[in-house]
Amino acid sequence: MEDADFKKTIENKVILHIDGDAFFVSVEVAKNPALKGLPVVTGEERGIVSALSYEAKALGVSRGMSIYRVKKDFPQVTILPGDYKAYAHYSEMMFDIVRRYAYDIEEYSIDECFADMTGLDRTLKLSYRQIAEKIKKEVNEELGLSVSVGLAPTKVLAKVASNWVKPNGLTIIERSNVNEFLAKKPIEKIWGIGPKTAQILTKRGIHTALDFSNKSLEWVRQNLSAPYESIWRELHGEIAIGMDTELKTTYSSIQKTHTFHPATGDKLFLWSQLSKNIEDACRKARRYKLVPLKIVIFLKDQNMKYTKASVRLKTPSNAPEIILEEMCEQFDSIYARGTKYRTTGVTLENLVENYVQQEDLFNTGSKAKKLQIIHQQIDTLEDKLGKRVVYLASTHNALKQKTKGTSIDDTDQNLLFL
DNA sequence: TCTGGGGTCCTAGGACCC
DNA sequence: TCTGGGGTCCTAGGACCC
Repeated sequence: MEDADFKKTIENKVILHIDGDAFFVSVEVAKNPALKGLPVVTGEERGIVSALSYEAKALGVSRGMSIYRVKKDFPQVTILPGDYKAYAHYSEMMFDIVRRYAYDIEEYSIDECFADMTGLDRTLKLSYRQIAEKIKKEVNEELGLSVSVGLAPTKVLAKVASNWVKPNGLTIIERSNVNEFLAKKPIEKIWGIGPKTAQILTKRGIHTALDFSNKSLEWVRQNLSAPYESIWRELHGEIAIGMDTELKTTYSSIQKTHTFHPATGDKLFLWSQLSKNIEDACRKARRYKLVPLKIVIFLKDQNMKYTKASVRLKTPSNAPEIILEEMCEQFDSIYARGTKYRTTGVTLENLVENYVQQEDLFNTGSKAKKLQIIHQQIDTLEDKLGKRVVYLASTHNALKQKTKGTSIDDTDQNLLFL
């Protein structure tokens, strides 16, 4: 084995991973303790279950199930709309509790974070287990949330640990007993191994994480791509996936999509859905002061088949009017008469920081500038009112659909014709 | 659980250049 | 004009995550 040099690079780190149990629903229970112990789901506004309490799960409700079906088959379930502001707030409070103990924290998603705990046992004069217990207890008592915690030498192993006992678990994986855990862990449950790779590995006789870990590094390099080498190393206790402690203040892409039932071939309808996607994506781009250099639009048909088209902008812009104009032709090129589509979407790519266009005083530039000023004003107005007030005329159809059955006079007044 | 919405990263292959 | 070797940049698409 030429693994000697790799062993040398092993650092004795202790990584904590904390994972909220049924996070969205737990926050709802924290907000309204009367819901405790009841079957509860969120996702009413989307029409599908996004999160569910353990009680709802026990009844047979599952993620992604339609709200309609929940109402019909499980009338005892409480159905709530998502309250993302509250989730983000509780999330921050949870991370702040971890920050009382650790400096290096990666806010991985709204309900999960990693923390580098190395050396804190000495500083705090407590065992790692005691520190983890304290964090858990504080989240529990102060926020009313239950969390599962894992401690291990690497991020991948910490994920295995936090998942080992759920809900409300605390699991520690030490170098000496890593393999006992891996032997009982199906390979497809490892962070970073998705269905495709799991299938490939299973065909090669690899069923557990230990089977994978027992392969040589050579074998992994020859048969899989780079990210899997990192996973392999992490399973061996070597840090290969660093902590990303930067707080998220920017994006490298922004996507907005919408799926509707039933699928439709109505071109005008599809264009207005796309128009709304583009407006919403641009709004987000403006909020983060970003401008895309490239735009991708796509349609998904009944059979989940994607068709897409992209354009590189001559003048980078986050004004929907400009993008709409550019994408009009592209839409024509991907739309096939007779095909029924279920999803429209747009991705703003190659985002760069909004720079002031000083040199460009030609037509396109100055029009872009005017639009930018108009949008700034609308954005400010909407921030104040806390809702969407103005939409482009091309988006009108998409909105009309939503207000069907009620008066649409209201939306008619807020159209912006350009 | 046949599929909602929002992201990131990696790789193969073509275009272009010397 | 042809052949060969080598490098860079960009794009499309795949795979994965919550």
